[in-house]
Amino acid sequence: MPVEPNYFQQYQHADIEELADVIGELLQNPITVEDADHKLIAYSSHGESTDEARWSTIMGRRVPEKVLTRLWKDGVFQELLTQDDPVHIPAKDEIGLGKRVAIAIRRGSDVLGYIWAQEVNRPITRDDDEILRQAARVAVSRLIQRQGKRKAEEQRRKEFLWELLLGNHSSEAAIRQKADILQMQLPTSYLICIIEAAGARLDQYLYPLLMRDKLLWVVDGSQIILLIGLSDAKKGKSDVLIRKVEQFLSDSLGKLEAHVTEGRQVIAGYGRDYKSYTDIVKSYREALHALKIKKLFPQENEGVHGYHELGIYRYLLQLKQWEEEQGYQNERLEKLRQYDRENQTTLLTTLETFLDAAGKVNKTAERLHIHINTLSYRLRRIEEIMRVDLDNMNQRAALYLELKIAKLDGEQ
Amino acid sequence: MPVEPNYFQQYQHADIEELADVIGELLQNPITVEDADHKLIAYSSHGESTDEARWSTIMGRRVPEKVLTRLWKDGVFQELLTQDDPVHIPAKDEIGLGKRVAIAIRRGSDVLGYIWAQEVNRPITRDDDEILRQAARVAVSRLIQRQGKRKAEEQRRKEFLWELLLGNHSSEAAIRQKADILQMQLPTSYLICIIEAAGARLDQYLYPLLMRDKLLWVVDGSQIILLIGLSDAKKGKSDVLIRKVEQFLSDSLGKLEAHVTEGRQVIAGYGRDYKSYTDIVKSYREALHALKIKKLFPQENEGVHGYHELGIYRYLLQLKQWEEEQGYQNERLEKLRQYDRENQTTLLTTLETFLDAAGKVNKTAERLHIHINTLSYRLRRIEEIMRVDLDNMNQRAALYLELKIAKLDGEQ
DNA sequence: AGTTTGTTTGTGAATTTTCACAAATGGAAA
DNA sequence: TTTCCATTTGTGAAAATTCACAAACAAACT
Repeated sequence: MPVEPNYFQQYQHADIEELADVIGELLQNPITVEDADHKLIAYSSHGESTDEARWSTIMGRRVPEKVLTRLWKDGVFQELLTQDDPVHIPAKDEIGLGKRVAIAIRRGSDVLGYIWAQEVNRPITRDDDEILRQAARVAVSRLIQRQGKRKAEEQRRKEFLWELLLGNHSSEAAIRQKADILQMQLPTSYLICIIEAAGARLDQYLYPLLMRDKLLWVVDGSQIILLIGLSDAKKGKSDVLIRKVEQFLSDSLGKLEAHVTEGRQVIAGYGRDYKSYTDIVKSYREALHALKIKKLFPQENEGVHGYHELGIYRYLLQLKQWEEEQGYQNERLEKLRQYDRENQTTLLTTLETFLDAAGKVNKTAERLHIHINTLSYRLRRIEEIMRVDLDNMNQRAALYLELKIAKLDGEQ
Repeated sequence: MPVEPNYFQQYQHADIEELADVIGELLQNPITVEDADHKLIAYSSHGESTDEARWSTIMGRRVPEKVLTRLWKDGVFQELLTQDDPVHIPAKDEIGLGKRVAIAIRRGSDVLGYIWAQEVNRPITRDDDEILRQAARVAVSRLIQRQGKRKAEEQRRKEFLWELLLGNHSSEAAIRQKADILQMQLPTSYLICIIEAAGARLDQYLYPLLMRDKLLWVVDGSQIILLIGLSDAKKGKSDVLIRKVEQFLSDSLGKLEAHVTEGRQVIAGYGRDYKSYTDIVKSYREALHALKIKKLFPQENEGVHGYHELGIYRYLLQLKQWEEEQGYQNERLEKLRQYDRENQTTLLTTLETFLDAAGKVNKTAERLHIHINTLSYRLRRIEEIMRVDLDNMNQRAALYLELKIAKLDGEQ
């Protein structure tokens, strides 16, 4: 095994800009160094020829969003995050990205940043990999300091998010000021999303996704609380944001369910979207409410995450509490339950299925595996026993509510 | 004009029993004197021959219920109450009532009682009317004393009812004790019913009915509050009581609507039935709630009086208040309203009609006077604009609630 | 054992719903 | 003016619903 030369012997203490130049000279190609958040740290100065992606990165002091999105989608970052060796990336003309090689700068399992070498003057071969490996090692100490700052900053941001979630700030102006101080650009439209998975290291599994979408988040016990927003206030605002959240959830839930212990459930809920940052408390409470409801009515709200989709379930807890305060007890339902007990029938289930099926006899009979005439007989019976008129929307809706409220007591 | 003799000259100070005997002798027929509540006061003692009605009255110290009901139904009391002359009543064999003549004992417009002369030994002719007229006049002073007592007693009973309505008594035992003192027999199962008619003398118009059903009642502004009960605890308790109330309401509302100024509304509501008298507050509040809802949603609750029939309307006020506390505003409905405004359409009305018709397209199209395909097109449009699925019961019920809640704001 | 009662399933016909497709209408934009 | 678009109405066929009526069945009662 040939002993590789130590390319950076004399640059152990060089500053990061100088390092970029040295790598650039060794590879005879333009170099870019970024931190974990894809912010530009340094770049080689022989800027003869380059591609649009690098140019944009330098001008914007950060890798353009569309490039990042594409690279996440193509799995490039996933590779970079999981292996120590350089990754060779083919050109992606649609996003102005020329052929290049990249390597993660890492300490232990933490990724501190990346070195990018554009392949423009000469091809970069497997022989050059060692140069990049060594460069990444040398860069570590340079980034650790940054990393320290970044961590502290992130910590402050998370504390800020908590303050917002708990409604500590009452003035919109104060919030914007503090965000400025923390160098955060708050989205113009946002909402709060919560994912809960008992016994899973949520932040760990979701890290790639969180990074990809630049989300602000905090972990609270078995929940991870996310602030998801849109910066450009488009016309169809609400819809776009909600599509983004649903996309994010479908990505994350898929990922999490693979990791979580069998039987353990992963659930997610999100609040409504707001523009004012004093309303963040609302969105958070709504997300919590959605989560609560999803635990109480898992089947009924399968595939539903948004508070705005809860329908009547949004009211249930409130109504139940009210009924209890009033000492109200539902005689009609009790009558039916009693009939079921005394006659070994299942009229209550029949009624619930019928209501759930929005009054479609066909669907109901199918779900209950009974003849349609049996169903019609049972429904007539139910109307007699409870003295209700199932053709009357008021009564039907009221029954539906009462039934679901009753389920809250576990009376079933 | 011949001067009529003064038949009772020498009996001006006779006691009421003696008076009955004197009238009996003058008419040569059995006489009964009752107070306004049809309780027996006196009867002539020559009890040779009589009919079942009189016999039962004497034995029970009160006119039997079935006789009273029949006489009210036949309009006999209505006649007695409105005229000074004796009323000649044909025999009503089904209730054991022989032919007789009656006259009201009145002071001014107040009816203090009645004198009944059964027509058994000899016919009573128009010539005898003057005897009865004079007898009634003489009886007045005898009854006034009674009347005074009765009024005071009634006053105390009304105060007691108010105490019950306001929940001043917390112990069931205390209530029963007080009822005993006031010589009231509380029904075992009861409810509170309220009738409201602005600008009508409720107690006056309803007096016959109130008397007929021996109800306990108080007047509060334009409302009359009634305690309606059943003494014998039957099996189908609730149903029987409710039928009784509905019967009473159909009687009274019919009567009132004839009297009330055109355009003025007469509305009625009643609470649920209870057994414990500490729950009277509940039934009263429920009746008030029903009344309130009927004012807010007159069409929707046409023909509905009972709190138990309110369906979702029972929840609306509470939910509205909650929504306001939460600062929730319904975007979906607003979207549809906006669409209607911008395009001169009536999708909101279409939606409401559809929901009110419990999703029956046929009925909906008919009510809206549109082609069924027009309806189906509009519904598709509504689903697109609001992003709802009208086949989903949760969403349908939620929409229904939201729609009715929105109507509370008069946004329409 | 026979009878009653409540429940389930079957048959058949009238009616309603659903869906796809086409034509007519009327207002707004080009 | 034409063209486009949303809306309304029409036609027709398949599917679903409603209703009346009857047969089969099991459990409870006499």
